[in-house]
Amino acid sequence: MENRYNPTEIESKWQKTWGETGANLTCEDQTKPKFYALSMFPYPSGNLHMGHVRNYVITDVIARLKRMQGFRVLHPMGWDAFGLPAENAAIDRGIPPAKWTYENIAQMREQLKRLGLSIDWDREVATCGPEYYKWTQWLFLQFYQAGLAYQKEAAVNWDPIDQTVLANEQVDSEGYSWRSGAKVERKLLRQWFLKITDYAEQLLQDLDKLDGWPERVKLMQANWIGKSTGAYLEFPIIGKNESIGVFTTRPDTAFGVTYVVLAPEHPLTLQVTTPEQREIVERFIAEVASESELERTAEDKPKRGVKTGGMAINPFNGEEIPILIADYVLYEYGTGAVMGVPAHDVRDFKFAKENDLAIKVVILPDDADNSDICLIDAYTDTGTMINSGSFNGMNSAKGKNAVIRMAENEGFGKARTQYRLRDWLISRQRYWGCPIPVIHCPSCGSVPVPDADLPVKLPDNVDFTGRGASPLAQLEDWINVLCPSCGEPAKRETDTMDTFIDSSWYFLRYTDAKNSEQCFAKNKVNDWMEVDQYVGGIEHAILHLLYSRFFTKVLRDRGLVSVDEPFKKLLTQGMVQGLTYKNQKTGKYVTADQVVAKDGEYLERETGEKLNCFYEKMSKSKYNGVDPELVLGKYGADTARMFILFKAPPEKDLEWDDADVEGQFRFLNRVWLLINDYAETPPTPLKKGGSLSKEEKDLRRAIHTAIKEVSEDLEGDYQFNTAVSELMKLSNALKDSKCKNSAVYQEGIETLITLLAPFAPHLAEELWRIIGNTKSLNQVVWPSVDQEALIVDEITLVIQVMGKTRGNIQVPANATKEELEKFAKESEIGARNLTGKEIKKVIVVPGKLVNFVVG
RNA sequence: GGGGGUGUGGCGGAAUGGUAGACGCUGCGGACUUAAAAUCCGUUGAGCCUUAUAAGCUCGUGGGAGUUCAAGUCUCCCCACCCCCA
Repeated sequence: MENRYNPTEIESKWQKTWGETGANLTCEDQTKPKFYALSMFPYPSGNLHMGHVRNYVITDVIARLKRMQGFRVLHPMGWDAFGLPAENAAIDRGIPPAKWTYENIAQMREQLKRLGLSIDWDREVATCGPEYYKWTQWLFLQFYQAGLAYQKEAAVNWDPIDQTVLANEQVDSEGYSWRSGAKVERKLLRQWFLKITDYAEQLLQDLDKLDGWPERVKLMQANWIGKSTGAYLEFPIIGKNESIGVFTTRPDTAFGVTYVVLAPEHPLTLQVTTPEQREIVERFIAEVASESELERTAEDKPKRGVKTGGMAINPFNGEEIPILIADYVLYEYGTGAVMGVPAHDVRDFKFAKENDLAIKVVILPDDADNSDICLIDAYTDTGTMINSGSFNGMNSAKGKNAVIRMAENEGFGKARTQYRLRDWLISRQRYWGCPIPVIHCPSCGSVPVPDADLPVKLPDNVDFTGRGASPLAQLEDWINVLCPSCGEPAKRETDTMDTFIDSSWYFLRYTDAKNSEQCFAKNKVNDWMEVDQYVGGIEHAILHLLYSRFFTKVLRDRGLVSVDEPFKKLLTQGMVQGLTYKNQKTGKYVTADQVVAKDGEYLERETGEKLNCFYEKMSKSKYNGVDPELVLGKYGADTARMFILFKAPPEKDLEWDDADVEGQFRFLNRVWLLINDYAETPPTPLKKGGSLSKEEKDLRRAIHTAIKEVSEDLEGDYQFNTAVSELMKLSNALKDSKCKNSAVYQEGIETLITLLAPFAPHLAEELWRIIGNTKSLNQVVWPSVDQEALIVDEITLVIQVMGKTRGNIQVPANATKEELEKFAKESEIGARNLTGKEIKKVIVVPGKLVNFVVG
């Protein structure tokens, strides 16, 4: 055959045509229902990887399907373009961050276009563009005006050699700077926060509304918010007119408190420390200051603490208890102090044993008659309260509220709900981010930049050394401005915003991406929102998705949008994994060309050492990546799309396998040949009306079964893998068909092309034209199922004896229960298995089976 | 430690409580070819029975119990791996 399937040619042809005809632009026909299909936008690293491809192909299939189903679809794309790598490129190679970023964007945009994604590029946004970050700044000021943005001292990672602040990812797991190698210190700086804690309860409650989200993502968010109910209790300090406040979820154990622990940074620490203990306490504080939060709270580490010498009173029983400090208590968390109940808390028990503290049992297990058991290990369940004054004998579950009531009456405590969620630290001491639009004036304090002066643009005359303060802090002519309020000399804020801010509202901007007067017009944002289907990686399950929900709620309260939640349905796609080889002895990763297969084992070519062979997330350092460019060049976008969709269900990890890619290419080739054969030898004039032959009926049933199955697989759960297998079945049925001259065959060919369109759009469009159509397949409507066609005359009846399948027979589909039983009993299979046996019971499942229960 | 998830042929994966393994990959056999590639056809869970075919039988969804006429699917216990939070 001359005309071979040539994906390169076909794909570039249709991509060009679709671009010219505006096929991918957003339809604004208000008579159609809307559908907003969104992929998480990428960081423009410069190279598309397979994870991106999987993400965008999934969203594209959905967008294309919805268009065919008569929706007007918004399917945009953009760039999460601020961030550290651009700044690193500037430091390492002297390329300005903006240049580096925009070049990467240009390259990745071309790569994306080659995938045949039906993206409306007219709505492209880049968060690093002034026309975008102007509105990021404006939105920040909305938060500021609402009292949701404030400044506070907070710890940063400080590199003492380079004299610079480091991001968490610039500190290795041992706590050393990636660049200078110095041990990173914690240093307090005045920084900006967003008050997400004000929305903690709503963010938690509204998870219930998100029916279209995976349960585990909702669970992760709920855990992250971490609501706990309990009590706030105060322990008076002996000799001082002050108390130590703690939060506890176990007020029922209050009589068992034998000590309290302060965070070393707690302001009360030095106040309660006695002169004898001062030296040891100060040394401990200094030690703890150099530890990261992770190191301090690690479970496997012994809990270190020192006595301050100060004493407090347990207000419940009047006992005097020591005050300690310990590294595992964090000042930023809760009240910065905890009460110790070693008898009934695992961590307190360990801590008390290690630090020689008293253990007092106040809860007795229901099945124990003495309290000895509790001294071997902490007893954390409920039980009967003992040693608890008037509460003795009460069940500890009931005791919780009783103890809180007592504390309230006596004035040393109250019921409290606490959240694990902390306010969002958004300050970054970096250049390549959105400048915080605030001016610090000696007399007026922090003054917002007036709307008319936005955006506060990033200056471009900047030196990048990687040393010293943020590049912005070194630009005198940029920093020094006049106060917008009093007109006196003042200084700009030099911190930029966390890039998670940029990505917390981009989905709103897409609805009105070119608006230079507003961040988005109300009618447009409310027309398109909420996002009907959001697709992205599970790694964003907590932060990005939580921040976006927070933004949406704040903007709703400011009257800017009308929705409560941004994303109606969420699909979290699995990782793309590559075949990985690792030397068993050295643990080093090995490139594929260094691998020799021998006797079912894999050996390293040079050393002959054994290799482990397995699948792992694609990454440069593991030499297991597959470059999308190469795959597109060899097989084309349609094959890559089909493979990715077929290989695994979307939410599961996908193992890249070249043989399977090859298999998909073969399938598309078979479809190509099948339809070209059809086009070359058109069917003879078709008879209209009349009844269909058995072959025609069978084929028609196969066609409409395919429509039904593919439609159902794409509805709701998005089972692309089984949808593709249905396409294969239909293709196989057409190939094996005995009635290629029939109108039914023509229906089958057209249906196959139509169903293929969302998956392999270029090939489908080409085939659509080859069979004689002049209009684009984009304008064709998704086929609907003819229920008539699904009706069968005969069914396969399974015959079981005692639940074991003995065979099957063909019977008329409309047979009654009694007839089915009779057919089964009298069949050869029935006769063979039932002779000489007493039939005790017969179960008939119409359309399915007959099961004989015999004695 | 707490919470969640997963476990099915050589592999990826299918299966409203009703024929387990759809669809594909790999492997094997064959056709075409001087030969190969490509393509096409057949076959591919394990085992037993049978000279062989047809047919038939047993076992089989991590392990063990249970509910049911019938369990990959429902219940309980256990094991392994993965993820999140500590």
